[in-house]
Amino acid sequence: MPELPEVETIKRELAPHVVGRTFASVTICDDKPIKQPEPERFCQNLAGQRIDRLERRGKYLIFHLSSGQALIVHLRMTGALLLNPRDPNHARVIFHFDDSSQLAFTDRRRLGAIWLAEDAKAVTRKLGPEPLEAHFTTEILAKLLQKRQAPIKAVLLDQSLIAGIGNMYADEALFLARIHPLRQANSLSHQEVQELYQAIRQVLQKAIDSKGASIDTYKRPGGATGAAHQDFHVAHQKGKPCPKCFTPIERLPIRNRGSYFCPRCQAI
DNA sequence: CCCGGAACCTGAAGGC
DNA sequence: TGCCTTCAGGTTCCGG
Repeated sequence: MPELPEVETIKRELAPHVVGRTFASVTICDDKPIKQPEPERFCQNLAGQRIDRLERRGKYLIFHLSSGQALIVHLRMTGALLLNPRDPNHARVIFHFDDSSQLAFTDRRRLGAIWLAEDAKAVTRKLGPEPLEAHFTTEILAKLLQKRQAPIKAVLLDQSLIAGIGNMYADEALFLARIHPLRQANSLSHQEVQELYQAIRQVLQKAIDSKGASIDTYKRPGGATGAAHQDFHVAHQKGKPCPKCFTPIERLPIRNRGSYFCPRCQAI
């Protein structure tokens, strides 16, 4: 499932192929992902626009266009952006460029979303800080957690507090920081907050270096998988021995999401 | 505002 | 073999 490292990988690998290119036309096979404007206007507005720059904000991918408008894509669970695929499975929208190359938005479960907006902030304004940027500090994380009584796992998934962390990397960060996912966010000691801060940054950066985790349907624009899931300690590892203490990894539903953790390294 | 649960969605996987 | 149920989790909405 595309989280920050996956979307960052897609941005980096897509940019050299699409920046500077102009949309010739757009084929909408399924209206559902097109959130704004109406599908007809969506296609009309996009045609003739050049892509100036790509940006990632949280799990959103933003195409900055020559008109000043922004094309914004959220892949949700099973979305993918594939360059010139041979036979795209579950193709929902196909972007045709002026040099006859194509970018296909595919999405098995149809939860993904696409906007064409005057300003990307209209879509992304509720997001919290970028966890890998310099202005995200231990102190900022501490302040966010201070006010929250919810389980730390649920808090890490709240995009309005920190942008880009999803289920897999929340579990990995909590394991590295040795914090039980059900701990109340405001109960963490300063030491624990510091370790969690380091763990979040380390887990996300390492996953970007490995080009994302191919759990389920995640694919890079060229169709290749990522390798980050090979480094997972607990995420999706139920029953396997903890890499540190060999205790079997457990799975616990928190807010309807599977939380994987080591009951010994992450004692409550 | 904060918190938790349901809904959206569909293919894969597992039980009987 | 085949039908049925359950599960996956990113976001949004709703009720307490």
